[in-house]
Amino acid sequence: MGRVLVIDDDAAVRAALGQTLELADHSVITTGSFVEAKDHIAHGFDGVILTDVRMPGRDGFYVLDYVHSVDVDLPIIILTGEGDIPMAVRAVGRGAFDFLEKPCGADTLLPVIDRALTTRHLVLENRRLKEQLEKSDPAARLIFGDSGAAEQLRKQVRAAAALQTDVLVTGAPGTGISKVAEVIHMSSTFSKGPFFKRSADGLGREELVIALSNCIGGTLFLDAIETMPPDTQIALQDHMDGTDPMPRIIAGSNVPLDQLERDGRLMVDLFYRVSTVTVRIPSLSERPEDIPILFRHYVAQAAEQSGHPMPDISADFLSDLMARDWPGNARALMSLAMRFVLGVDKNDAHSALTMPSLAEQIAKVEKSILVDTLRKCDGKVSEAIKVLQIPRKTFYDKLSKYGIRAEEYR
Amino acid sequence: MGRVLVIDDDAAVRAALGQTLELADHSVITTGSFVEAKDHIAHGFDGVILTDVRMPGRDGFYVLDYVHSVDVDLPIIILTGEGDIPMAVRAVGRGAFDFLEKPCGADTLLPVIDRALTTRHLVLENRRLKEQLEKSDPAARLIFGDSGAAEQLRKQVRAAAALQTDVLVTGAPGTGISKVAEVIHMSSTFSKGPFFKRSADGLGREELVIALSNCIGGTLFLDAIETMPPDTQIALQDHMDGTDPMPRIIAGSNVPLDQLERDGRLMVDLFYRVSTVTVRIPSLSERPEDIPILFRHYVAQAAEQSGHPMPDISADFLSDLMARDWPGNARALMSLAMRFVLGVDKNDAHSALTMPSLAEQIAKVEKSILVDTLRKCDGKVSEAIKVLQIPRKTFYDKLSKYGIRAEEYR
DNA sequence: TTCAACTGTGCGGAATTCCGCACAAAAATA
DNA sequence: TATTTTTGTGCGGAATTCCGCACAGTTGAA
Repeated sequence: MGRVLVIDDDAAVRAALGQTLELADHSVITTGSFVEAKDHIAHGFDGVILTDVRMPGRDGFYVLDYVHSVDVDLPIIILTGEGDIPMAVRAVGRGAFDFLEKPCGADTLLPVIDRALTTRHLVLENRRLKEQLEKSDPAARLIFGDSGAAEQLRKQVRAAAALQTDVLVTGAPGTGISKVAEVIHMSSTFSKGPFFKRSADGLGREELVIALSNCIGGTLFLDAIETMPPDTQIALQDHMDGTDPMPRIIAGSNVPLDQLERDGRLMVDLFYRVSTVTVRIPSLSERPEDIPILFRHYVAQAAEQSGHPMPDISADFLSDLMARDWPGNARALMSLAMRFVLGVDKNDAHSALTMPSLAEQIAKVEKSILVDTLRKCDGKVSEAIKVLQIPRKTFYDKLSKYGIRAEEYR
Repeated sequence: MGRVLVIDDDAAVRAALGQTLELADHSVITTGSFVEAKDHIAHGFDGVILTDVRMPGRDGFYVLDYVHSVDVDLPIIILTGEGDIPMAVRAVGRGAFDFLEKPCGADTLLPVIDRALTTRHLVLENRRLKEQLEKSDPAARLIFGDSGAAEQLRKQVRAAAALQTDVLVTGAPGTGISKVAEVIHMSSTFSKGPFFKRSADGLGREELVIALSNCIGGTLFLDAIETMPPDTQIALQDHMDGTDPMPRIIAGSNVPLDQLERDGRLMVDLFYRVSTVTVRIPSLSERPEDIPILFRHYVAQAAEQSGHPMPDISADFLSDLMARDWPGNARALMSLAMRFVLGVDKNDAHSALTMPSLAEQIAKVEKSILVDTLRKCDGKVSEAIKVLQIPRKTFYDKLSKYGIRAEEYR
């Protein structure tokens, strides 16, 4: 029914408690000390802990503190001596779920255990549900990184998505402003409409109007918003003030928020309009611990794109990446990942004399394949041509070309 | 911090409890009787109930039973007389969250209230999370495929869900009629009620009546509707014509709509009744491009179910799946996915299907050689053709064949 | 600025490969 | 022993690849 970890140095007490709990269909683990119990205690432990408070060595309070360092929500029921109310109060104040006085019968023990188990199951279910929700969550799927900064970014993105307001996304060059804008779009109710991306630089009034009308019900992302021509800025404000249907506006800028306000290129009114909600993308320098995750992701991507096998990435290499400076942020990491996969190593240059020709290389490979296939098919041509998906005549033509005789493989 | 509804006929006790709770920053509602308290008690009540057990009129047990009829998870703490342990035990056995003995001070009252509130918050949060998960469009989450046919199906499902009418779902065997019916249910206002699934084959009148009464406010799904015995069909029509509350009826059939009408097994009147709205599930043959998505999904599912690691699925293999015939539709794909994960029947799955043809292998090698050479030559074609010992035109022909552009390597 | 080298490609003929067909022989199976 | 299946190959038309040529444009060096 539920799992209970019992910690008590008194063997008789352990036995009695164990029996009572097992008779109530609980799964019981009894241990004589913290040392013995420690290995059972993990984050997400699917049960509760019942521990004596007075024990030699590590007492109940130690257990309490330790357990909550592992999993802050894990319920711990403290066993105290009869009438030791001050001790019980201290324990509960310290985070114990409840307390019981020794000796205690089933009548008082079981309800407490049940309440604790119920709470535990609710906590674990709560965690699973949250995880499941996040999995169906574009921010979780598309914004990589385990750092606090990455998690903070995901939270900002979810908050921005949940609102109906316009959004300003800022970040250093290469941090992926455009991509974050798209994730906000995907996570929002606007995702039913289109996502339209335009650079604000040089954008004319008419182009703006066209863009706005093209994504009613969706999102218009305007990159480098501070480079938008002044008359287009005015036009945009007019549309925002107007009663015509409007898409959601997401503005992007490499200029930090505080500088953007003082910059002068972006009109103050428009600035306040689009920065109702802001999302700031951290630079890689703020979250170096995300570099390995990002790099692995880009390498996998590059390998898939180029048809290369996924190369191994040594821990030393990743450490060096973490230690390096990345002014180009994620984009620079992406470029490096591509070069890494393609095996850029200029010292490997070949002269024409040593390198076999293309035809020679191809012939060699083809011959190998034919021979391998014959071998695997025990010289049975009917089988071999099925495997290679090639007509019998063509197959024999090729064997002839390389001087291969199928009967030699029977 | 949390809401507490206090029920006690003794004004002095109410005042004392109220004060203690308010000093602990709880939001307190004090009432002198069940009658007074009743209007505060609703499903989803954001708090807990603290009630005396001995009260004139409706006692604590009545409150307990009533409250749990409204919201089974609402924690109730029972106040008993000093030393009235048997009463307390009865109360907890009856579903009370905990009990307290009168008089009780803050030291004992507050921890119990805190535990109860914590539990309550977890329950309510879990409910919200579940609702949120379910609200994120069941049709999108549960009907897989990117093809136009899949999108069309989702649209039909959403439309069917939005209406209050009965629905007929048709599709070839293995297309997942039952599942689509459930998605319609989940997406509709009927989702607050139960979803009940019955095969119409051999369904008696009495069984029908029981099924109907079991899901008032919900959905009754009747599979293979054309196999329903005639007298049961008549009974169903009677119920549909009647004034008794009815669930939504979703009928399922493997017989295409036009044939179903002419089939003769389904009475014409009933046919028209259930086919107010129809949803037709396309066969896999109509949407081969969804096969890879579906297969990957089933493989992931099978891997999770069987505790196996997620195996790689080659593009070639998926292409072959797309090219194949699937009389068994999604169910057949599901079966193959399981066998694929378990490594069963690898001969079927791997010899002819997964093995690339000779031409494919050769092409892949040739492409790699071209790309490697370009890279090593920094995109300098003159150099590359020297290395490969091949005429420029031939080289460009091959680049064209593989969609390679030399300038990308400079 | 001028010139040389390099790049990229359409055209079209030559060369090569693909591959079905038909036939005969060998091997395997009933 | 009879029959079926598999093997091996020449013929010849179709399909594809090879590749020189000529031309225009780009890039780099002087």
